[in-house]
Amino acid sequence: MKIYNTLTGKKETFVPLVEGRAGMYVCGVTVYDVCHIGHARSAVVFDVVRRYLRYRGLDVEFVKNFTDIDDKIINRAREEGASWDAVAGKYTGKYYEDMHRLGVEDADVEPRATEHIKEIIEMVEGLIEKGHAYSVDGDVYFSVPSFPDYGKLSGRKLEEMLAGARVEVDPRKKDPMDFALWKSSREGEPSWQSPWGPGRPGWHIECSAMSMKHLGQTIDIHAGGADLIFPHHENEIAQSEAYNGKPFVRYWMHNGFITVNKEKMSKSLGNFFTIREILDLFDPEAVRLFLLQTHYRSPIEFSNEPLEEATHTLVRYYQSLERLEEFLSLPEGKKENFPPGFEDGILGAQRFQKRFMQAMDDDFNTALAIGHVFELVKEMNRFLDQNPAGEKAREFLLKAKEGLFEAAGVLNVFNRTPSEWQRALLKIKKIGLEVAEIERLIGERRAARAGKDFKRADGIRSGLEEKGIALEDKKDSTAWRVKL
RNA sequence: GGCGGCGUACCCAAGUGGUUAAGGGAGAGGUCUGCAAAACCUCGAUGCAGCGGUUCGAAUCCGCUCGCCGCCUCCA
Repeated sequence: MKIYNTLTGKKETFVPLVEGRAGMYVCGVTVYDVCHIGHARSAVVFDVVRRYLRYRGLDVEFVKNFTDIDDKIINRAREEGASWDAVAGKYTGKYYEDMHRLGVEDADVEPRATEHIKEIIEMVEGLIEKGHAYSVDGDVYFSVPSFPDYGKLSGRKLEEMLAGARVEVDPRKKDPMDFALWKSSREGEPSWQSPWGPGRPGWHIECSAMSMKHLGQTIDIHAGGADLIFPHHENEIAQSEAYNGKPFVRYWMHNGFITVNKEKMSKSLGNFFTIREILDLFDPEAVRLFLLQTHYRSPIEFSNEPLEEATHTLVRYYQSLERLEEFLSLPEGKKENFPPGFEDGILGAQRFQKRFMQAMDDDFNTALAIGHVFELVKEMNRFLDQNPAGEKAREFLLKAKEGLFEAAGVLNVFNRTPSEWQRALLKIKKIGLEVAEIERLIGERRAARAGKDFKRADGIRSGLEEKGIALEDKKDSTAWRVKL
């Protein structure tokens, strides 16, 4: 398995620190507002990475933090007239709601910064002792020049960065690049007791302290959005390696951005879409498919159109799945008919599983993996067109379906039943009809058709059509589906 | 200014040295059907921003040009 490592800029074979296990830390969110689709991308992408590592037999310890104290939370609390912890609690709850709808699994450990004040203080004290940090008036700064490797992740040199220092430099810093490990609190701000007086942790230190506590001094994978490379992850490396004298992370993974009109989606530009407003219009599975149809390191341009396309894609998928299940549920026929030429295709000999793994082994190429899913779907349809029958054909398709569902479990897409999908569509398209009502009308129409009363049958059909339900007559049944 | 990335069919998108350049959406033809619709099947880039070079061979490596974007500041 190969993983693109930001640290080296290359795809590298993944060799875990301890055979058969993988420790993975993902930078979560700062809980001061609801999440947007960019947060969803990061969460979904690394959810798939985690699932795939597990699928490949690794025992994965997956840690994702919540930053529950920071300037933005304090400001938000002021705006909402609430306490900081009420704000953090509220948006943590909303995070879970959104992520659960998107099929993102909870992490094994979900540490909060404020639950690790003791560990953070210990680490800051250690850094001061080792001469990598210093305190000034209740603040503590990390001394960047004390860590010669600084810049190795983001690929820049200290001298180059000094020229780009655009922000006014705090005169109490010994070096403009130094960053805060501990911030003193003003009157009325949330604070914790420390050797330097009341204060709160700086942003970067929490990840170092929590990663070390829950996964050890050196971890296999550390992941997050590409905007965290500098300074956040660069600073984490400096703190952790200065403190432990050991490599902090073996593989750094970063996902690409969501863009709107080619520009990065961000709070400050105001061009962001929240997960909940998107899920009001589109099914979560379509959103997840949309996110996974592009490689995780490439940018994704956001708009409604590709989400509509992804919905169409799922319609096609579930229609084919329904067809497969109809065949499998038929009583076994006496005669055998195994259409020729299919054994060598992607349906046979676990070929699909192999291709799926090849794609995922190559730096989690979900886009290619999804392509293989549709190669399988297409060939399955072609196979079914040949009117197969008998035990051999049945076994053949069952195997293919097994492979499909293994992949579906990793992507957490394609693994509902066709009728679950239809009901979900009914809901998302806000069709004001119950399934039972639709089925009753289909029954009426069937009777009309049997009596050759096509006028009445067509009337029922067009009535349903106006409400957004299309009818499809099959050999000896009528199916309904939500019009798109 | 420094560093990095991207440009593949009408749209989205995989592919980064070697069989016919995946897959999805849209479109066209066909099958099915009481008529439909949907679905299914088939078709689709002799070419991968442009120009030059390396090579037996390049979308894939190198150079230049054009266009777009990101990071250097909180940010998934």
